[in-house]
Order: sequence, then C-alpha cells, then structure tokens
Amino acid sequence: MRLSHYFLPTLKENPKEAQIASHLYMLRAGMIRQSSAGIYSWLPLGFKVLKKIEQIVREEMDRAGCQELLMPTIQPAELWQESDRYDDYGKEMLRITDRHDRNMLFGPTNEEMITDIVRGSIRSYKDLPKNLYHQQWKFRDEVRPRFGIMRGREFLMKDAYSFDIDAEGAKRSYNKMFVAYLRTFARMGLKAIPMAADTGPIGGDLSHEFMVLAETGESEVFCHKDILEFDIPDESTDYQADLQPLVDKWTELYAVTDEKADQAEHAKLGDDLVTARGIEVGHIFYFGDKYSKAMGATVVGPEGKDILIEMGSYGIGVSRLVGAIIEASHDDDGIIWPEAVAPFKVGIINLRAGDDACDAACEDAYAKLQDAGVEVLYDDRDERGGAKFANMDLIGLPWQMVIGPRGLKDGKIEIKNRASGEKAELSIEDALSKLIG
RNA sequence: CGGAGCGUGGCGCAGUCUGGUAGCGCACUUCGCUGGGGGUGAAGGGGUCGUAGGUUCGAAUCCUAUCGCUCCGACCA
Repeated sequence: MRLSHYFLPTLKENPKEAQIASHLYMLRAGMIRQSSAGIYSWLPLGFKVLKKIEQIVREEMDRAGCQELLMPTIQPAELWQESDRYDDYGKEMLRITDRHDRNMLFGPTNEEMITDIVRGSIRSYKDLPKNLYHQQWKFRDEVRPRFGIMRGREFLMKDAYSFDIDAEGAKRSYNKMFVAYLRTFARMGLKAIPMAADTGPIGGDLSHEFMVLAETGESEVFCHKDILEFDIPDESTDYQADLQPLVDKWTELYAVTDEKADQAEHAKLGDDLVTARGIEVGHIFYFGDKYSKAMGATVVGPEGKDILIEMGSYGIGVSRLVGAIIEASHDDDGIIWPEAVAPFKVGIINLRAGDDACDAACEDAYAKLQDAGVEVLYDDRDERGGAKFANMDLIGLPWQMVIGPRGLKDGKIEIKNRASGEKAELSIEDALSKLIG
C-alpha cells in the first residue's frame, strides 16, 4: 500500500479525551474515530488489526474443534423473557421497538439465541458434544464508557458456547477452551494469565478470567510469580487427549482477581506474590443447565430419557484486544505491534521522494516485498524525513526500511526494528532477504 | 446513577467575568528555499461560536431550556 493513497488520518497532537496509551495512539494513528460515547468507526489501519486478531481467534477456536456460525445483532425479547434475563439485565440492554411494536434488543450476549438454535436442532445425545461460536458485534449500554474501545458500548466479541450431555463432558469442553485461550493470546504477543473468577450461583472452580497485565488495567490482580514463566502449549496440542493435567498445572498456583483475593494466601506467598493490574481479555464459564433448563433444551439420552444439556460459554473481547495489545506494547513514540497482529509488517520510508535513485530503490523494494507476500506500507509522500520517521514510529510497524540518498551512494539502506530500536545498514538484497525470510 | 467540567474552522485552544460584528498554534492549498528525526519564508482557503427560545439598538459573551461529550466514583467482554 502506498501511503499517498492510503486513508491514514494521523494526528500530531494529543486529543484531549484520551487518558490512556491505547486510546491516545489509536486516535493519533488514525485507527479509530469516535462516533458517539463508546461507539467507534474503525478506519483502515485499525480495521486491519481487528481482522488479524479475529483471524487468530478463529484459527485457535477451529483447532480446538469449535465451529463458527453467525447470529444476528438484533434479537427478539421473547427469548430473553424465557430465561428471565429480559428484566434482570436492566438498563445495560439496549431495547428497541420495531414497526409492529415488537420488543427487540441489540444483543449484549447470545446464550438465549444459541440455546434456541440448539434445542430446535439437536435431539440425541449422539449429536453432542458441540461447541459453536461467532464473532459478532455486541452492545451493552454502559453507564460510563471510557478508555476508547477498551470499554466501549459497541464491541466485537467472540463468544463460544459448548453443549455436552453431562458435567464431565462439560469439563472437557471447558478445558479445551482453557488451552485454546492460552494459545490464542500468546499468538498475539500477550501474556494473559488465567485467574480464578467468581462463579456465581453454580459454584465450583469452573470460571476463569484471562488477564493481561498492564499498568492501566482496570482491576487489581494477584498471582504467584512462577505462573508468568509457564510455557504455552504448542501447535501440536491434541485436543482429543486428556487436557486436565495441563489445566491443573495452570490452575494450581495462586492467581486471582481482586474479588477473590485471599490475604492469608498473600502472606503465605511472600516474595512469590505478584500484585499487578490486569485487563480482562477473556472469560470462560461453565454454567450447567441454567439456560437449557429455563428454555427446555434437552436431548434424548442413552436410556431414552430426556436430559438437560450442560452448557458453558467462552468470551474473548476481540475489539478490546486491540487496546490491550497497545497497552502492553508501546513507548513514548507510539505503538509497537507484535508481528502477528501488525497491520503491515514493513514500512518503507523514502527519504527523498522525487529523487530518481531513491524512487527506483523504493519501488524495487516495494515490489519485491509484495511479490513475496509481505505486507508493506510505502511512505512515498513528499515529506521531510523527520515527519516520516515520527509517523512510522507512531503507527508501530515492526520493521522500517529507510531508503535515502546518503546510504544509497554506497548501495546501502537501513532497516530498523521498531521494538528493539536496532538499526542496521545493509545492501538492499540483504535487507530484503532478512525481511522476507 | 451521583459529583465535576467542557461544547468557538479537521485537531488543540484564547476570547465569555466587563455585550460592539471572531482570533492563535497545528493541519490544509499554492509557490520558493530546504532535505537522515514532526524545518523555513511568502501568499491563501475554511467557522450562522452545540441547538432552540429570550433580554438588548447590538449576543460566542447575559438569562432559560435542551442536546452532546469528557473526567472522578459505584457496575462490566
């Protein structure tokens, strides 16, 4: 992509409403634009990142055996009346009336809707287990939206729902999601720690929030320091195998959010205790037959009797992750994208647009990178070097390829790694092979 | 939902107290110099001052209402 053609409205000055790094940089880097309180448009650069995150989530969900579908944003009130949540949800639920005076709502989540789909289509225990998910926009009419897309009213969420014939099956489904989440966040360059969360009326230990540690996190979290060093399960993880030992390893050490904090445990841990702030990027939950019971979702069991389906739900804040990644990875100059989610891998800076040698070298590098399938943003504008450097640092592409007359005299260009700041003077060929390889 | 504050070109702000026909910086357009970390000179374009009523000869400025947005606290992917 040529920057001269790209819609990238960056800002030199700080918008006054931005209080935290992710909000500030998303606005300044031209990733998002506010429409109204807690509601944003995603501009090309931000949208690209959002799609990358969505794709990683998709790959890891599919790998764990889930199936993607897509449910509507607008739901009928009747479904929510069945589960009694129509009244319980309160003002956070955006209620809408259609032209026939039917009560509708913009979905804040989809337990009722998925339960409705499954109860109408699955009759036998032989059809279970199933895990269905979608990545769809949700709306929660937050009293006080803030921090940009981190706490918006409209947000993109991946929500998966598991269906099993008994609690043991549900636990297996839960464990798969647990492991899939570890992998998903790690692939985005994040360290997300699973922490014991409130389970509500169900009880037990089957609810975890995945927290990214960051200074600007909204809640205080506590964990054993060793958990920060755990290895992430690799690609070859067999989701059909017994994952319990793996989950046990991750859950036996102390790791909790503030509402579950235990002072006695803190005293016992001493220097091993890590106290930090966390951003909730995922939440997995087993809730048994709460919805299947209320909505009559049953299958015929092996003995020919109806049994209630055991369910769990598993959320990932896809749009929030964009902010969380920036919170975890930025400096005073701007964003530092982990390669897996970067909108482009390489940014080419032409230091003297209009100079024949510079233009030719840039065009050549641009074409070769593109041919090799590398996503590249070419700053071909007639701007001063300083402005281009500042802009490129701001949008945070992992690699910068700096091509100017000074180096070109000796057949050299510079590549800079945004994360480490390391610069190297190389021949164009060497630079290309390094970036393509 | 309680508390505080702000709405003036795309962005950041001054002007409001003390009414007199709108200004600054950045950005933008054209031209020149410049050219490896947001350079510089000249010339330009762009705003019914959130909206609606009222007071006044005259309202960005005073009064009333209303809408929007932000921040602090209680709640949440």
